[in-house]
Amino acid sequence: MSIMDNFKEQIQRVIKGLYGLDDVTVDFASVPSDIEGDYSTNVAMRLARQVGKNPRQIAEEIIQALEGCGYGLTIAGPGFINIAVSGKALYEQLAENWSDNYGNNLSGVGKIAISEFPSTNIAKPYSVGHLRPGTQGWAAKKVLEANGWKVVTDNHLGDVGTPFGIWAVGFKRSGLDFNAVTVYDLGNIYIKMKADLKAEEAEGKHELADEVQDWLLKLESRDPEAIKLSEHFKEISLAHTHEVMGRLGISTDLEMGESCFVERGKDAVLEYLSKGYFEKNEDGSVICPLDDYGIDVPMLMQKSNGAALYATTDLGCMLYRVENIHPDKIIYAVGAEQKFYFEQLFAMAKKVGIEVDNYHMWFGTIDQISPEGKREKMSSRKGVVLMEELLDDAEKRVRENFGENLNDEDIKKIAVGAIKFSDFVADRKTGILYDPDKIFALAGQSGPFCQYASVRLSKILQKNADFKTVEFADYDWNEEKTVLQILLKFPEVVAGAAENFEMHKIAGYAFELAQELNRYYEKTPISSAEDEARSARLWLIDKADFVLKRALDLLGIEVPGQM
RNA sequence: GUGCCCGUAGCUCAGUUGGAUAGAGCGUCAGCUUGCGGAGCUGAAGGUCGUACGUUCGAAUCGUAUCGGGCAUACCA
Repeated sequence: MSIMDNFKEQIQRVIKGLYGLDDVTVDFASVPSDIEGDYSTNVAMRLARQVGKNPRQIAEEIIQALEGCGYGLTIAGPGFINIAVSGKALYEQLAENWSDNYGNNLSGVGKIAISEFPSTNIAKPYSVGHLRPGTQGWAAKKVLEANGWKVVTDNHLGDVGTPFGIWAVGFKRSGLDFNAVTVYDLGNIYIKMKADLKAEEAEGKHELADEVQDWLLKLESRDPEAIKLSEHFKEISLAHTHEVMGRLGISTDLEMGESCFVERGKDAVLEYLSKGYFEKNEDGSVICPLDDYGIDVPMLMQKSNGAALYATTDLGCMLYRVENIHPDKIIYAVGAEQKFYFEQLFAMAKKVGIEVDNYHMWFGTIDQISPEGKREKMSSRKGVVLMEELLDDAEKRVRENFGENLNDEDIKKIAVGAIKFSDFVADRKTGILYDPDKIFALAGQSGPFCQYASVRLSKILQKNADFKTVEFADYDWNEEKTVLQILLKFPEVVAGAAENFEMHKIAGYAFELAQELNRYYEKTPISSAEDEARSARLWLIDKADFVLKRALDLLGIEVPGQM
């Protein structure tokens, strides 16, 4: 039990004795830097109404009752009780709690989660639009694992439906060489075809649209040329997806695209139709009414022509997962635009009796500043930034700023660290402004800042590797109090982040720790300290290095060897 | 129309069972410089927390209203 847990119980006992109240919540917060004390609790103020006395008087009574508890207690402000803890007590607690798995916990042992990301579309280049699903989905996996879960990751590829027809027609018309066509060609073909189809529709014609449908039928009837094209497009895109994900340092265990679940989904629709969960409309479409779940828009489960759609494959996919992977939780890393869709999907799943905790881990849009100076959502119409361009640009900037003395591997780690950290620094629900100068920031609240602090720690440890540690039982740890307090918080941060996947709390923690360490070794000598202090401080640096690297690792950020 | 998200410093963002003088980073200004690695550190300026009421000893936080922005609202995904 930690010292603060212990103290919390003492306070609760005193409150029961004084006022006869059971199980009063007692929380501790840190104290503003210019006020005496290390931790504080507002319990006296919160009791004021119930007890009918003013907060300072209650604080007074509690402190008197705690006489001799061993902590320095003071009353401040409107009635805060501030607790001063010795640096040595903080050290003892950290030493006691320390292990090779410091920060991890076992709360999720025996549970299985599926993290679905980045769910890229076949035959479209990887754009920054899939940055957030990728980085957040990956971090969700890491965080759950730190909490003891087993996590299966799955790239739910968008590989079904009309787009194939569009590419087939567009490719035929483009005159491009079958063997030389790239994913970028396919991306351009798609954009051009969409525009052409729209123009054609405006003129009231449908020649091109018919041609697209013909290719879809050809594919369904296993026409050799259609199959050859389809497989080739898929091969090209997957190679591209793997390349980009590799550069981002993310990967998935499975790559089960929507096409895997068309049959399973359609069968399920029939089954639930016969069981009365779903209803058939006159036009042949199938819906799932959700009024009982507070949603007045029914979910469309099958098109009027009998074809599958997103809801159909997602249903099939969920059933497949429940039957084969037995997850307790499924996390969908998909943007905020689809919140309503997922509410429907989860309600539908409940209605038909699928038992799994579905979680839509949504995030805000990526915005950009328009030529007119307005902030707006980035869209393909206005020009999407490709992930590879973003990575190339980041690496170029890192190379320019750090000179040529870094190897390629380290440059890549810094570039990816900068990009990822900028995604995690704000709450995922907040929209991100695509501002290259901010994303590639190498100073301040940034990935490279944290990486740099970690590199410095490692260097200090390396330089003192041959130092023979001496006994430091009498060291006072006064200069290390703040660092110790931050290190002691780490397990809570890891546990807290798993609850609602609030990765910005981990990023904030990593930054706070890195900044405090910079301050610490700015003013506190380590290598040149006398033996006892030197031993103690090296012990602390070693622990801090471990925690900082671990925090960054949860975000999928690696620390380079040099900076 | 209805539902959801958002509005905090010049800019980008933190800030929950309601608590101390509302915090960071960037930018600006002023310092530290032969260091255990200065891509760092110290300090300053910068805020009626969209607005108005309400609840409370106490509101950025809770409630009501209102203004402004974004997203969604069954045959796309």
